[in-house]
Amino acid sequence: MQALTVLSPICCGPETEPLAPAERDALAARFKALADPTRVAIVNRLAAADEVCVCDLTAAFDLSQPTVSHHLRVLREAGLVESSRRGTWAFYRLVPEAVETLRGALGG
Amino acid sequence: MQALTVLSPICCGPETEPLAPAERDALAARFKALADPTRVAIVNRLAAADEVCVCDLTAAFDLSQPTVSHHLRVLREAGLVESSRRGTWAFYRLVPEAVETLRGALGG
DNA sequence: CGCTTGCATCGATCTTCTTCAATGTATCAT
DNA sequence: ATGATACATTGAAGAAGATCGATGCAAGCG
Repeated sequence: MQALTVLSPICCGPETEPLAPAERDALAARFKALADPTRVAIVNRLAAADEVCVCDLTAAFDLSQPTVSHHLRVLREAGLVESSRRGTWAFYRLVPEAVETLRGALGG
Repeated sequence: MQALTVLSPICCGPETEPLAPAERDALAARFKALADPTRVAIVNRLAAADEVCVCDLTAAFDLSQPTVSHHLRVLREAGLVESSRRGTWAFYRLVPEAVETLRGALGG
């Protein structure tokens, strides 16, 4: 999977191929993962700290622990974050390539 | 409205301010506008042609005309596209600054 | 003037999303 | 073992979204 550009290159005349359905769906799925204020905030915090304990997130967001856990799952399944457990705690971090894919789609 | 970065700058130590609620919501709202395959495809076509008649979109997407119109409204209200009527036809085009805002939020 | 065409809006239906309380599952401490 | 802590999962309720048919409203055409 590559060439997931929403914005087509400037160079290539009027007949650029429209986005293939699979790419279109993949892009929309990732944007959907960012289509919630809480998840945007989570990603923002991960970007600032590059590894964050779930306990810090549940403390930060005035939402129930299951709700935060749900948002983390959405981000995880979209490939935007990954997690690992160390002892009792779970730590989440960004997947920079995934974010870069989205960024690339917005600017070719 | 500026500094809508999800990804914080690399330079600034551990205590970067978390995203303000208003910015968080504004970003999520724009991502939400891209959180649908049809709308991704519409934006892609607008990027390739820089002005597209609604009639071409309804023809392209195997969806009812009201549905396409709905998606265009969502994109319009998110500020990602703008429209103008010439005669009977309505033409839509991208708002590049809005797209660039999102791109900026993903990469500082 | 009707009649058609292009697009928007309305109303309804069906699906998906957000959220929480309750529960489950580890891990650690006592 | 008992109890507490840190997360995840389940199940349910309400909100929001996607889609369509029907309708409205212009602009152009006969």
